[in-house]
Amino acid sequence: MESHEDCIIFLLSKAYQKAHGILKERLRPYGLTTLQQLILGTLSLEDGQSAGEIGQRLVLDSATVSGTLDRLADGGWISKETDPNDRRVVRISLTAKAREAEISLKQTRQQCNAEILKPLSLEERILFKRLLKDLR
Amino acid sequence: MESHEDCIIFLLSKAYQKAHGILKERLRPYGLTTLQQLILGTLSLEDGQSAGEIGQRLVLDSATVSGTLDRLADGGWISKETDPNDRRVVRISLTAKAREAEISLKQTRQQCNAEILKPLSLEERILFKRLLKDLR
DNA sequence: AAAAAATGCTTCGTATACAAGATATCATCC
DNA sequence: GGATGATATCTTGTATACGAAGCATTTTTT
Repeated sequence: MESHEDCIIFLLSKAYQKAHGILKERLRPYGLTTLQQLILGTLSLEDGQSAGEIGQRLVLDSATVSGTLDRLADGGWISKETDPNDRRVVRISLTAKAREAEISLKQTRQQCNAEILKPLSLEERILFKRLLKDLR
Repeated sequence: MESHEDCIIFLLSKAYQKAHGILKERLRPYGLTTLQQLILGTLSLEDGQSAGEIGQRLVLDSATVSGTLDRLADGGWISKETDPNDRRVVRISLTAKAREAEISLKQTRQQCNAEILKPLSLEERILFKRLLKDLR
């Protein structure tokens, strides 16, 4: 006993690693990383968010957001524009390319969720999500 | 509906982020990162493991292990030695410095586990760990 | 014994993640 | 209206994390 198997941080990191790996694999055809896909998903719900709003919603550091937005812009998924009312703010919009992939990406997300949760029963899934949220 | 809150990968990453942050903070006085501490913990159970064995036990890529062992050696926590029977293998041993911190580090680990799981009841904790393992 | 395959580790490239600091812009106060 | 502080973003440095390529060594094949 007293191994890393008892360590909740270890268990969480490995569970995340596994889930992340599954999505990563399915995103390969798109040339998107999981974080990039997550940001596109948020913009899909509300276009024109600022970099700061995105970071706040997804609980991401500003440095992480900044770099990821750069790569999304390089890939032609988003466009950046400074807000005319507050020139400190950068507003992010989806490009036509991102709009076209929107539905397909959403399906991919849902399929991954289903695959990851497959080992759990329906009740366990609901409980599991609640416990994960309760940690916060 | 249909936000990132429903995404199991998102929930896992944020739960991990939180747990990781708590341990990271408590390890600051030691100058150790969470992964470095995890490796020291494994070596504490069995000294002289090879780099490959450590990676296998902790489910880590060989590249990740390699870099982390370098930093642990730089910090004077471990020593590396090539196995005389198989010169491809690098065997890792704890230094006196690591031995001295052993008990204190173990306590830190346990305190963090307790703090992270504080929001959950006793039954929930056991169930939560089981569900995390079941995902694998 | 020579060739081929497998193994253990390192190196390189890219993408998170966060701390800390720099920069530009806005708001407020006197 | 200019100084001060707050805000939004970006930059830099370090540490995971993994794929892929490379190197040395060992094992297997022929």
